[in-house]
Amino acid sequence: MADARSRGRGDSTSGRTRVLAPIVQESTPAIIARKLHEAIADGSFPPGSQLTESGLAADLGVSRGPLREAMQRLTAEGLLVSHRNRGLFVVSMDDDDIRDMYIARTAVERAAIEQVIRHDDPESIAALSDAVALMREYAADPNGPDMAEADMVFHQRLVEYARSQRLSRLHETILVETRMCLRAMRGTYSSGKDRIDEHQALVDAIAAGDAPAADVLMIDHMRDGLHRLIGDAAAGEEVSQTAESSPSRT
Amino acid sequence: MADARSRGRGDSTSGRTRVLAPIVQESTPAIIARKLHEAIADGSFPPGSQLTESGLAADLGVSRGPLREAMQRLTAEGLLVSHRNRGLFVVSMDDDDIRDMYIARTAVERAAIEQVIRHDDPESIAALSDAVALMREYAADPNGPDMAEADMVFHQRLVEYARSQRLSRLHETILVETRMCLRAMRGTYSSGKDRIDEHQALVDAIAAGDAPAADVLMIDHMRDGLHRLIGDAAAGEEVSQTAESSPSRT
DNA sequence: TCCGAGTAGATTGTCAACAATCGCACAATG
DNA sequence: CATTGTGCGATTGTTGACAATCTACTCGGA
Repeated sequence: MADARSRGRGDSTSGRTRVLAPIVQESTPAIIARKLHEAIADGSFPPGSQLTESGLAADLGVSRGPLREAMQRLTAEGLLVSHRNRGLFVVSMDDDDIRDMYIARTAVERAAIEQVIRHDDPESIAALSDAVALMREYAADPNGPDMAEADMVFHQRLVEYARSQRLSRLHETILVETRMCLRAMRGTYSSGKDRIDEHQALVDAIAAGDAPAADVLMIDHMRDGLHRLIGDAAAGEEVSQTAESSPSRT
Repeated sequence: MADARSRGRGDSTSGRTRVLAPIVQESTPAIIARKLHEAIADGSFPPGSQLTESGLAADLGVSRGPLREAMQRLTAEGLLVSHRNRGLFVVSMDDDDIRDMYIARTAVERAAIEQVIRHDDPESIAALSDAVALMREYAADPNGPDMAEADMVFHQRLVEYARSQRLSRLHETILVETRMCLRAMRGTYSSGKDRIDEHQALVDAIAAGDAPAADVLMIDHMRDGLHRLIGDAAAGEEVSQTAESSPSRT
C-alpha cells in the first residue's frame, strides 16, 4: 500500500542521524481496510458472502462508523459490491470479469516489467530470482497453495520493483481477485516445471535487459494464465462457493 | 463508474419484454463521492487544499457520516491524502508523481487501444473521430480549456470503448489527476495542428486495425505529453497553488 | 528582543441510538 | 394452484453528541 508521503516537516535538522522512525500512526479505517483486504485474499470471506457490519464491528472491536468507511474503501477498489439496504458482498466473478481482470493485469505487469528493466536495479533481479527459487521448492505440488502463493509473490515483487504507486495500487486489488479465482478453481498447471520455467524466462529476459523479449513473454504468460482459468470456449460460469448455501427448498 | 452487476435475480420470467428500467438508486456516499470527484476535476478544489468535513457536510446538506465514507473512497483512489487528526487534502503532485501518472496512463491506454482494435466496433471509431472533430473546432486556441477538455474526452472515450471495468476505473482517477496538472501548468502545445494530428493518427491506426502502429503512436503520444508537462530535466517541483499560503515565518 | 510554556479554538475520530428500508414467511383470495 | 397482501425480523442508513488531538496565538521570563 505504501505511504508514499512520508517526508513530513522534520527535514530541518538534516545534519543529525535519524534515531527514531517518523511514527506513522495509521488511521483506524485504514487498518480495518487492510485487515478486510487480507481476509478476502486468504479466503476467509468467499466470493458472494455478505459482510454484515454489525458482526464485523463486534469482531474487530470497533464501532460501525470506521468499519463502514473501510468498507467504502474496498467498494471503491471493486472488491465489494453494495446492494442498497441489503448489505455489502464480496464480488463473485464470471468469465467476463476474469477476462477483464487479465486484461488489466497484463497492462499493469507489462508496464511494470518495462520499468524494472529501465531501472536496472540488481536488487530487483535478485528478489525475482529468489521468488523463482521459492517456487522451485514447491515444484512437487504444482497446484498446491504454497506454489500459488510463491507465484503471487513473484508478481507482487515484480510490480513492487517498478516503483510506481499507481501500478502497485491497482495491482494489489487485481492480485486479490486473482487469488479468489485461483482458490475457486484449483489445479490447472500440468507440471510444476512449466510454471517455473515461464517465470525463470521472465527473470532471464529482465536480467538481460531485453525489454521486447520480456514483454512478449509476459503477454504469453498472462494469456496462458487466463486460458488455464477459463477454457477459452465457455466453460464454468459463476465463481461463488458460498452464498445461498441454505439446504432448504429442495 | 458503471454498475456492472445489474442482473439481479429477476431472470425467471424471460418471455416478457422489459418495459421499465431496473431502477438504480445510488447510495448517498456514492453520490457525494461523484460530486467531490467532479469538483476536484474541474478545479473547485485546488491541489493541496483542505476538505473540511464539517463545511462540506453543511454545503451538501448531509451528515458527516456519509461524507466521511465518500472521502475514504477518494482516499483509496489516491485523490485525497489523509493527515491524521489534521484533515483530508487534495493531492499535490511533484515531478515524480507526474512521471508515475504517465507510466500508469500509458499502461492503461495501451491496453485500451489494443482492446478497441480487437473489438473492431465501427461505433468506437466514429466516437473517436467525433472527438477529434471537436478538437478541430478549438484549433485556434491549442492551450485553452475547451481544447483540453476535448482532449480529455478523446482519451475518455478510448478507454470507454475498451469495455473494461478495471481499466476504466483506474483511468478515471488518472484523468482527474491529469486535469489537475494541466490546469496548474497550462500552455505547452506549440500549435493546435500538432495536437490534433497526433490524435487523428491514433484514430487512423485504430480504423486500419493496425495494432502495432497504434501502440507505438500511443507510446509516443504519452511520452510527448509527459515532456510537455515537465521539461524532462528537472523543472518546477511542486504543483500546488494553495496550501501554506501564510506569509509568516520568512 | 527572543524563547518557551500554556491556553484557546477548531477539527477530526469515535460512538451509541434512532429511523427507514428490505426480504422472507405465512395467510388469504381469485 | 397460482398470485397477492401483510406482518415480522434483521440490516442498513443517518444523525447528533462526546472525546481526543493538533495548530496557532498569547503571555511571561531571561
